[in-house]
Amino acid sequence: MKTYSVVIVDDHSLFAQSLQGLINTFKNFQVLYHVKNGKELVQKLETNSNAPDVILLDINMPVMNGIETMEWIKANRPDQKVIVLSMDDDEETIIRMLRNGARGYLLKDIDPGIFKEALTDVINKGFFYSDRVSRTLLGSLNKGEKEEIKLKEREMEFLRFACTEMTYKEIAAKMFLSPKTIDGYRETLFEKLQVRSRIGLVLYAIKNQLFKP
Amino acid sequence: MKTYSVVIVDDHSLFAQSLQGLINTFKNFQVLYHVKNGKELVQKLETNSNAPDVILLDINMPVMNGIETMEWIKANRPDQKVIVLSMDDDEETIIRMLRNGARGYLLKDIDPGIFKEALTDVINKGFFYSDRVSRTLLGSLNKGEKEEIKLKEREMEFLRFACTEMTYKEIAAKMFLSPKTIDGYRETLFEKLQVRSRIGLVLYAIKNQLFKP
DNA sequence: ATTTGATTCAGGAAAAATCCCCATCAATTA
DNA sequence: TAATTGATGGGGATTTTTCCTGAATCAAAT
Repeated sequence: MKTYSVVIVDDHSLFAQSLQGLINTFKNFQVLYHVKNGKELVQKLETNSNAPDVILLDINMPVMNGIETMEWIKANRPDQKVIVLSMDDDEETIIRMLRNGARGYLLKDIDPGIFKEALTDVINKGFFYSDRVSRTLLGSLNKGEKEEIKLKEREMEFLRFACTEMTYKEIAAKMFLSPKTIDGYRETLFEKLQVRSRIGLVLYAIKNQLFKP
Repeated sequence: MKTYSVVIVDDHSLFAQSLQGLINTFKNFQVLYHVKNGKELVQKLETNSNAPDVILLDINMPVMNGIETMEWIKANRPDQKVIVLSMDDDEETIIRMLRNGARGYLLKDIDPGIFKEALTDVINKGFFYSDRVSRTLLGSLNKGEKEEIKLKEREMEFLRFACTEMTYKEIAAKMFLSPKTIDGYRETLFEKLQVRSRIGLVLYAIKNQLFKP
């Protein structure tokens, strides 16, 4: 029986190391190495010639997070099998990762038995969809494709300031702009993000990790 | 050499199970069981007569979180050795847990070697303070005791509504109160929480887990 | 050379949020 | 009984936010 190689990408080394131990108890799986973020993974993949059979990818990481990493993989190693291992099941993120080629999406509160099943399925069948992910997928089919929201650099900057107690006038001063320009950015973001108040901006920014409180 | 018993309280079963495996590789430690939240822990502690040597306690959990659990332990099992295992190092929380009798506070990104050291230290010396926690402690000494902020039930309710895109008028309708009363709650919370805008309320609520976006 | 897009800003007005001072009523406490 | 506290709400003013319409500038693209 062939032994499959696994790579873990997670900044929580205690978790990564523990998980490595767990995986190594699975007869036909073996952890090659684990890295703390996407950047380290890319370096490893670029220098090592032999690709792992599966990559376990966390989403919340410093330096280069799971989303960016998945985009890199899609562009540079499109056939690489990846299972996303995340804390939360934000629908947007699930869809995005799967669209970028992830073969499975697991929550960290998953049962270890299911976890092993997911590993095996991804190797043998090429994918594993948990009940929760399947439901999310079904749900999102009805809503149809949501075209991706792209924020410009300056808008992002404003958005981050909007997540503070500064008034718009103060933000304008900080950004060396007229209050009227700030008002323009606000209006644009309200439209793009489909919100109707500054509170909505803050909630969006936090939900999408554009700002950490 | 005596073998010490460990109990894990964490809702992420994959992590808990993995960690259990790691701990069981430590010669003189053995995981008794793991539970998914504080409520389950309390039940276990109340039915089992033999207390574990150390409890590893997560903070973010459904049903009964780490903070509530720590309060219960302080009240009912004051000598129980507890190590907090958390994702984030919010200063308030660290202080609060330590004041409630936690013997150590570890971040989940800790090195597994340090983790073992922490376990051993708590058993032998009664405590383990990582560099980061020590720094936090030192920092908070200067600031002196911060008297705890107590929010009333109705204020909490308002606070949660304030974390939505509803206007105050809409919130008033939802809570069957006059807009003026809402204005009063707002004023009170601004004072209590030391903020100067509704954005500040939202940030406070999220930082202190009173509201999950 | 014209169009397009991105960035910047204005005027004016309505709605919402913020601030300060005060009132009533019931329950609790000194 | 008197004082206090908690929950409720009002008047009135100022500041901030939100909304709508329009427009100048500059660089890049067609």
